[in-house]
Amino acid sequence: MARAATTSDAFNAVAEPRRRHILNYLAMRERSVTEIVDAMAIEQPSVSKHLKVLKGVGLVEVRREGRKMFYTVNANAIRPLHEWTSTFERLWKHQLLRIKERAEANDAQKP
Amino acid sequence: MARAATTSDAFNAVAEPRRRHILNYLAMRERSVTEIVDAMAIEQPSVSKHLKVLKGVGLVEVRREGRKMFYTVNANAIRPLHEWTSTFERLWKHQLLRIKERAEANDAQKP
DNA sequence: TTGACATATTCCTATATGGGAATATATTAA
DNA sequence: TTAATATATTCCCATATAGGAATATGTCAA
Repeated sequence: MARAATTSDAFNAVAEPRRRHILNYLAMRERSVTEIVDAMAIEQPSVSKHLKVLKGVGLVEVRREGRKMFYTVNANAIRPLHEWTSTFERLWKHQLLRIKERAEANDAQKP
Repeated sequence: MARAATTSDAFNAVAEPRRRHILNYLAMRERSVTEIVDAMAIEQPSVSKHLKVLKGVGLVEVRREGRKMFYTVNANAIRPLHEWTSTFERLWKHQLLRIKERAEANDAQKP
């Protein structure tokens, strides 16, 4: 079996850094394809392809206005990723605490 | 150009659902490869390959004990994903608020 | 040393990219 | 209608899978 399709879910879709950049850019506000192309250093066909992937997993939504297409982030589609990573928050906080404790123990030893 | 390697960063590594399952399982505590194989419904060679990818991006660490290898999550490597998704938190909260407001406005109209 | 156990690696293959180039489609303006 | 603008799609190709099967490596026990 090959790797899962980029359109299979949000996890696969945001694995591509350019798609994350596009989402970051759209986080400010709605943007047309041309604006995205100008902001990133990517060719227009590539941008359209990335937008298609993002749309496929519901990470963006589109609105037409004349010949322009305006894309917006659908933040809700990012929540599953946020929630999955949150399950490890307790762990890294605990790990940081242990590192801090070790550092303080060292400081106490050699004044 | 092809898709970025699964070992290029944590984003690509966790795009694969079985690797997320492994990380979830390791979140409880350290586990040997055999324990992981028994817990998931995956063949041992596949598990070893997934662990290699996870190790490649620093998402897990290994410790040998006799012929067993014990893997642990390195939660810190998940933080970049958490932080990236957090930049959209404001957006989905805002979107939820608007949905709620609309619902309340509807309720007020038809008693 | 030999065998058993635990884990990793290699080889194979179908599949899905992402970029570049060229082209198609849609919409507005003249 | 025709030209121009805005966006999407298609074709081509090098590359990287993920799983299955077989095998290799490493470690302990007898």
